[in-house]
Amino acid sequence: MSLKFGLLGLLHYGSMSGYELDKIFKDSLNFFWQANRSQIYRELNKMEDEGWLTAKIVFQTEKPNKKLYTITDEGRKGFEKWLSADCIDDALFTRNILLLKLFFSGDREHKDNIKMLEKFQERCEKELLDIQETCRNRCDNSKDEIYWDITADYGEYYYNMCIDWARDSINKLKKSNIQKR
Amino acid sequence: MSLKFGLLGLLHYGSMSGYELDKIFKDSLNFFWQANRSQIYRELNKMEDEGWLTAKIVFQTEKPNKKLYTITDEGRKGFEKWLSADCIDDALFTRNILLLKLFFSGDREHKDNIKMLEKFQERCEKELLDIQETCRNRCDNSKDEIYWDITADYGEYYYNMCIDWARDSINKLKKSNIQKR
DNA sequence: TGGGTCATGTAACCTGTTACATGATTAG
DNA sequence: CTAATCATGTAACAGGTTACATGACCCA
Repeated sequence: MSLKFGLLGLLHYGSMSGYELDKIFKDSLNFFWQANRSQIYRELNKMEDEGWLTAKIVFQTEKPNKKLYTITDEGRKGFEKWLSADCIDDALFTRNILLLKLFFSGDREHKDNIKMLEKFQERCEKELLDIQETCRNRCDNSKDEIYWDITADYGEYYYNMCIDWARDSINKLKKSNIQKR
Repeated sequence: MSLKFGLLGLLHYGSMSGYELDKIFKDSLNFFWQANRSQIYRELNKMEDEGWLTAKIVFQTEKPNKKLYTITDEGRKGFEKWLSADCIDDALFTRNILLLKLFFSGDREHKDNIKMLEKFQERCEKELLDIQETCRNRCDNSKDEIYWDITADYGEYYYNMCIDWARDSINKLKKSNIQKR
């Protein structure tokens, strides 16, 4: 349901084709929402049917023709309704495959699980740098900026938390190894 | 793909019906993995077809009959293979509807967005208490305990992080309100 | 005596992922 | 010259959600 609104939000900035939407989506929203092209095209078709978007075919010579989508008034209305709707319950549901595995890892050797956690920690450190370097450059001084900032903050808080947790968990496991001797 | 292994993991502890699995799932894994009954039944049927589970119908008088599932050697093998497979890439993908909304909230009034964040913060505080009270009681002194503990830790770290982030974001927004005058 | 919950499940639908198709252009 | 990438999309399948079905028992 939310992909739809992610697309509408981007089309708010200007008319785009599915392909262009896909790229911008990956550049700006990918940290907290992922979508692939097929899904984007399907949603666009659906929204066109519903009258939330209008499409205009743009003929191109060097590239395949493209369908340029524009948001309608109805689309804008729907988008704003979504924005102001309550979403706290949905916001709390997340799936975390690493935790799922760890929960069932009692029969595996501590050292293998420690390795997994170390790998996770390293990866989070890398992602943290990534956010700090790339997301912080999208300064445009508009009313949007403070909100983009807040979402980037979340990324930093999140990865820092993951790094702390991984480090502390590794230590817990190592300590319990020593006690077993 | 992972629900399958969540179910196998639980069936590791003993044979169960779909209904029982659903309840245990909700009690133990729900924080980091959600599934609903229909999906559970479908996965169970599929795994039976694949030979990862065997089923035995148990006749009951006061309740509807149930299908009791037991994990096979093949199921165990598949489960262990999954456990040791790398999952770091998957672990980093999460969808967060609150961030998606905030990203597009520049046109809304600050005070409405602040309200949303306050609501989120309160909810996280409640969830945090919940984890501290319920998850910490599942002490069984087995080799599994330390891993259950680590997953509960994650919950605490996570909600604490969310609370910090919400508080700081609210302050950021309030400060920028003052500057606008 | 009517609505909730226990206990079991199925069917239909919506969302997300993977694989494929096409034709041009660029890099090695 | 071959492989990757750009630029557009479609089709098929797998995973997740919502709604419904059934019959007992319990509570007010």
